[in-house]
Amino acid sequence: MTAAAPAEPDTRARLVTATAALLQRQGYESTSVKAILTEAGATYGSLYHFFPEGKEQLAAEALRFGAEDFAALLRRGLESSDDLDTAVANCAIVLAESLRESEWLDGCPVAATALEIIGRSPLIQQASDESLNAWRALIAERLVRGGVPAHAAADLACTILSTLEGAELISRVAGDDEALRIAATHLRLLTAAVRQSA
Amino acid sequence: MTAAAPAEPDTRARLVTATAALLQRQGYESTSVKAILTEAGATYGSLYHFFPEGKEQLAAEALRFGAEDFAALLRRGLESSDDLDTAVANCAIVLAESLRESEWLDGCPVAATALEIIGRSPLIQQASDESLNAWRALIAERLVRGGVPAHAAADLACTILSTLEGAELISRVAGDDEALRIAATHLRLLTAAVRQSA
DNA sequence: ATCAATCTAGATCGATCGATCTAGAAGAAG
DNA sequence: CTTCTTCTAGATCGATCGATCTAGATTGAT
Repeated sequence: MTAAAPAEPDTRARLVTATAALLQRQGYESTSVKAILTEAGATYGSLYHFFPEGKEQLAAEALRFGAEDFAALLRRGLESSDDLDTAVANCAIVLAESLRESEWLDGCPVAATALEIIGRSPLIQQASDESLNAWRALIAERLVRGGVPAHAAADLACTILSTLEGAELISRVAGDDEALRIAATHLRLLTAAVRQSA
Repeated sequence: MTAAAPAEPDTRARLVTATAALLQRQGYESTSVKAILTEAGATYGSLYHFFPEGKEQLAAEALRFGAEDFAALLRRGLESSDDLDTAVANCAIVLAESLRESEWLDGCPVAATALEIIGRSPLIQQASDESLNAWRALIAERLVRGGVPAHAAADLACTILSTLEGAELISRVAGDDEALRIAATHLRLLTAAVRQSA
C-alpha cells in the first residue's frame, strides 16, 4: 500500500514537517500523535522507530525544523532594503503578510508550544530557546552590517524579536494586522533612535 | 437568570481563580477539568451547575478574571514614576520581578491559552482579545496623561504591550530576565522618540 | 413546617490520549 | 537462495479526557 504517493519523501522527514505544521498552528497538547500520523501518512510503527522517545522527541526536532522557516521569513524582511530602518520595519510587514495567508492560524513555529511546556519539558524548552537565539543572531548580524555597534546590536535584536513576537500574538488574537503594522513604524523609529544614541 | 448576584457562593469564585492560575501556567489543553476541581476543592456537580457549557465557558471567564491581575501589574509600573519614560520602562521591570517570583512558570494570563485556541474557540479568543485591548487602553491612558497625543498614544500603547508580551515569552523560555531588562531600556527610548516626533 | 430552588457529591459514560507490542514487508549482503 | 537489518502496519493497552447523570444536602421563602 505504498504506491499512493508519487516519489514519496522520507517517512522520517514527513513526520517532522507534519509535526512542525501542527505545532505551529495549535501547540503541543492539542496536537495528538494520531493527527500527526494522519497528516504525515505514517503509522505508529514508523514514528517510534525513528523517535524512540515518542512525541516529545519528535516535537523538539520539529521545532528546530520549523525555526528555519521563520528564519527565512526574517531574512526576507532583513534583506528587503539597503536602508537598515526600512529593512527592520519590513520584518513586521513580511510577517503580517505571511500570517494573513493562513488567516492568522499559523504563527511563530515555537511560541504556542513553548508557552505551554515551560518548566515541564526541558527537551522542548531548550529547542525553543535555541530557535529564539538563532533568530536574534540573524537580526543582530543585519544590524551590525547596517552600522549598529556590536553590543547595541545584540540588545536591539532582542527587542525587535520581542516586539515581533508580541505583535504577532496581538494580531492573531484580533484577527487583523493592526498590531504588526504599528510595530513596523515603531521598530523603524526605535532602530533609528538606537543608532543615533550609539 | 442571575446577573451579578450580591451573595456569590465561594465555590464559583474558587473555580474561577483556580482555573485562571492553571491557564496562566500551562495553557488550556494541558489543564484538565479534574485538575481544576482539585485545585479549587470543588466537584463536577458544582462546575457544571455554575458553568453549564463546561470547561470552555469557565476558561473564558477565568481569562477575564486573570486579566485584572495583569492590569494591576501594569498599573503598578505605569504609576511608579511621574516621568513617563521611566514609568513605561518600569512596566518591563515590574513584570520581570513578578515572573521571577514564580521562577518563570506563571506568565501573562492569556498568552498561552490564546495561542493554542486561535481559530478554534471564539468564546476564549474573544475573552483574550478583550483583555489585550483593556491593557492597551490602560497604557494609552497613561501615555496621554504624560503628554502623548491621543492617536499616537493608542499606537504606542499597542507596541509597548507587544514588546512586553514578546519579551516575556523570550525571558520565560530562557529562564532569565535579560529580554525584559533590554525591553525596559528600549521602551524608554521609544517612548521618548515618539514624543519628540509627535 | 413545608416545599421548591439552589448547590454539592461523585459514579460512570464513551472517546481519545500516548505508548507498546507483535508481525511482516522491503532491501542489502553473502 | 538465505539471513540480517531496516522500516512499516495497526491492534491493543491502561490511563485519562470532558461530559452527563442521579441523588442528596442546604437554603430561603412562606
